[in-house]
Amino acid sequence: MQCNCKHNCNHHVCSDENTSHRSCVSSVSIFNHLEDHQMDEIMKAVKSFSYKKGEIIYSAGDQSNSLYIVRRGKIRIYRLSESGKEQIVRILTLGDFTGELALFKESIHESFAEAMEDTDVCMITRSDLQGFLLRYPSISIKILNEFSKRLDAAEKQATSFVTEKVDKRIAMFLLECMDNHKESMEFELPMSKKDLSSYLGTTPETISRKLAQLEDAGYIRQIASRGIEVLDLEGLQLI
Amino acid sequence: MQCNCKHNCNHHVCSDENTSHRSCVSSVSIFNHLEDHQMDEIMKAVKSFSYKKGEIIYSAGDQSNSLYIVRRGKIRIYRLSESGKEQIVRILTLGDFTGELALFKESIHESFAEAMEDTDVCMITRSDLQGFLLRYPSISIKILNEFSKRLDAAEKQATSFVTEKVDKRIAMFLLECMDNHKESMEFELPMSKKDLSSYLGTTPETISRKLAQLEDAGYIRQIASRGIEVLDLEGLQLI
DNA sequence: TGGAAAAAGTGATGGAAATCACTTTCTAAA
DNA sequence: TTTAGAAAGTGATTTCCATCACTTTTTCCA
Repeated sequence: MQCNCKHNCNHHVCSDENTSHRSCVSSVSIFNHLEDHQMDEIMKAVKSFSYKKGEIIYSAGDQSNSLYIVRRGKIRIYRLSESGKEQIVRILTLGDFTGELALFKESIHESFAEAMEDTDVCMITRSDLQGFLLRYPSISIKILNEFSKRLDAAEKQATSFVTEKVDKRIAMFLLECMDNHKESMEFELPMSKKDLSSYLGTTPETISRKLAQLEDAGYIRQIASRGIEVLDLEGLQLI
Repeated sequence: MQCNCKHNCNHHVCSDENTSHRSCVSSVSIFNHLEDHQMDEIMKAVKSFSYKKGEIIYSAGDQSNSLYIVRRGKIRIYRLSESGKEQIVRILTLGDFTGELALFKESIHESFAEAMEDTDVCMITRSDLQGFLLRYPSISIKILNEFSKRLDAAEKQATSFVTEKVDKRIAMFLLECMDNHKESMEFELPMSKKDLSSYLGTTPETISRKLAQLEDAGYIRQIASRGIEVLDLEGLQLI
């Protein structure tokens, strides 16, 4: 079913209405605290789109007019520096949202969003969202909350880029992964090592070498391409 | 006049009531769009404090319970990395505010705030602020706006740390200063070179050398300790 | 206003990691 | 299943900049 949106969207397709919109609205922290009838109202404003792996959802410089919520798949958010180098800012998965920077600011995207696999997103336009924010102040507070976390993460990352060596940044990243995949000593890297190198502000070669080094030193074991088993948690924390 | 607050505040002093509170509320972008009677209401919730140069306003790990607005002076916000190195995140001047990260998040400060000179701040407690946010949704939208800018700045900075060399980062910083002090080719650095080195993720020695290098190459001229005259704008942009 | 402390400047040195060049392994699409 | 093309691994080399050690200048406050 082709969608009936105005803009060029031969590449994305509106999906089966209500069930999907409901899942979007009710699965995301900024809306799921609302009353049912309020969520229903928001659902009506939501449109769905699908992107194939590799497709660009928006580019820096694009006019921004929507909030995007990930319903399925993964999105890579990255920036290009003045000198043209790519840097991955974050990876969005189920329930994460983006587009908001430009929604409140000058309405021009500063970053790129690319589907890392086949991905479904829900969209709410800027004007619809602004209406909801004024009507339901608690949504703003939820978004403020989310922004705070992100701001903290961004500042923390910036600080680590200039104050920690690559080994330490990698160790910190691995420990963070552990926290998310609680209990188990094993997990899968959430992105390719190439992407990881960009995310951590280094190069693929260095990631290769440093991971091998951590393995040699007995801190971790690499399993297949993306698997990591942590053998010495305390050790990692002390790097 | 000593203030009557509960916490240890022998070092700060409540200042002369109404006029100062008014200036705080009406000078800051997140409130100054409100109706007069709404601002009056907020003013009642505002308390003022003064800090002497060098005093710490809050530390990482402190419980956060207030929004701070700068009414006079300058505040240096910095973080300590895991390995204990200091990194300056931003400098607050008249009308800027801080404390908000912790206000919406876990209520623990992640950074340090230090008065760079004798500084007056206005404070609003978390609970008062939350009330205003629910009552006047437009305040949230203003803060969202501010957060967006900061988030963009933080991500941009993080990206530049890992994708640009020090020369480039310095050049970018100088150009940014130019933008703020529009029209003139001369301006004062907003912080010491030591602080600048921390802000740009490098060392004082490197800042010294690179600035000297930019001067030798004819891009700029250094005037006294903090003055910079830009001689070749286009050149700087191409570094 | 003099003097101590902090900031800034400068030279020499070392080291972490980028870069380059190439091989090997993986992956996904025909 | 085959096979191009991407990702990952590895060694050699280079480069940028942190670090160390010291001098000079500035700041500020007793």
